[in-house]
Amino acid sequence: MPRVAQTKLNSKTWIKAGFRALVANGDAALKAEVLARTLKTTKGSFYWHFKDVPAFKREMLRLWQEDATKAIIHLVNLEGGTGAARLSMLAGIVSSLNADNEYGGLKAEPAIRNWAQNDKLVARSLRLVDTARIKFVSSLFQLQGINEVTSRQRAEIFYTGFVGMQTLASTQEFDVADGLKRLLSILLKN
Amino acid sequence: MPRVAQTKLNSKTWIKAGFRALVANGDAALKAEVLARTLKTTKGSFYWHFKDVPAFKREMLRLWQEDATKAIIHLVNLEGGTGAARLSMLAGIVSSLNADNEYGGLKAEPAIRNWAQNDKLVARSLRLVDTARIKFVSSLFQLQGINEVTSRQRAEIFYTGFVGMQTLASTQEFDVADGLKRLLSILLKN
DNA sequence: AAAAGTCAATACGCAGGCGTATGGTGAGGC
DNA sequence: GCCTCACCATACGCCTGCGTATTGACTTTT
Repeated sequence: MPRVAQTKLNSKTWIKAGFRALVANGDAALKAEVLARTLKTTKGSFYWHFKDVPAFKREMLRLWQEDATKAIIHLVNLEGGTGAARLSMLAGIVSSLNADNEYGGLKAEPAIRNWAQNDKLVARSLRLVDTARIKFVSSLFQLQGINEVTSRQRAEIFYTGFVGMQTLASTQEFDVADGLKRLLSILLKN
Repeated sequence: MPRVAQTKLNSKTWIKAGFRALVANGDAALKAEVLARTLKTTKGSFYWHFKDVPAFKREMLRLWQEDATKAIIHLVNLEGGTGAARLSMLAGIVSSLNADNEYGGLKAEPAIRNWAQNDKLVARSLRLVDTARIKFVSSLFQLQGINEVTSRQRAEIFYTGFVGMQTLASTQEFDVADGLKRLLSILLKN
């Protein structure tokens, strides 16, 4: 039986608030009392759901990593076509994915990258995600008939371009989708 | 008459310690008492040289921005040649510039980019620096005979690639110079 | 209905950072 | 030889965040 309103919180509520805070104010905003204020409640609830702040952060990270990995798998399953077709699809999709899903979505990535600078665990997760994505992009270039070494190199260029564009877009006007499409067309010109 | 050793500190000493802390531990480490500890002194000195912590940060930022701009001008003056020659020189130089000059040098850039996420003023400075650099790179493409619009687009790709590579290099192995050279050769293939 | 379980509110002690105020020290100027 | 001034040390009160403990309220179990 659904409740009239959200009377009781659960750990997910806190996690989501965590991502919102992370995106808005960086990892320095990941504090029990601050989050409690935004949820119009008190720390009592926080410490019920989580052992302590580090545990809360670990949980956020775990969910994000899972999500970021799942997103890749999903992209693998986008309806087939040549490597080129899939790549351009990817370029188009990627920026519109900025919509915030459960856990921040792509919009959270710059913030996560920031966070990684101050936290080894985050850095580790991010590294795994980046590596997996580059590998995936590389496989698409190979599907296009490009040899393995070259594919890998182009995937790195594509992905670092993506990261850079994403970064610039966070401090100034920048059309990521547009930039990615241009970059891709250059990378596919044989 | 030169002192035997650095008995007294000056504001520059604090600023440099600030950049070291920023690079090592992010902007959260920019605290008077923490810095004092690393300099084996006390807050008394800090508050003598700076009105308060925000003023200290503003000063750091001012110096960085000046330095980052000066670095561009310096690059303009590297011995001439075609646009292509200058660009490849730039690609090579840029990563070796990671040497820490007065105020952190390029090594500080990821940390500054982080910082910008949490501070509007920093974001503003960074935006100016980024814009100026893209403009400069664009001018080099034009020197190569490429039209203005295309030059601008390629400059954006080149620079965002640079930023992305710089970012990835901070959490995993990545050869920025190598990547930039590859990217450049693709961008110059007509 | 009573008991047990789930979640939140309140109050506490602790730590660390901020900024101030006030006093101390050592190196030139006089 | 002392005075001044630039600079640093110490001590204080404040605020914010951490984590705990205790109590209270609402829910489910029995």
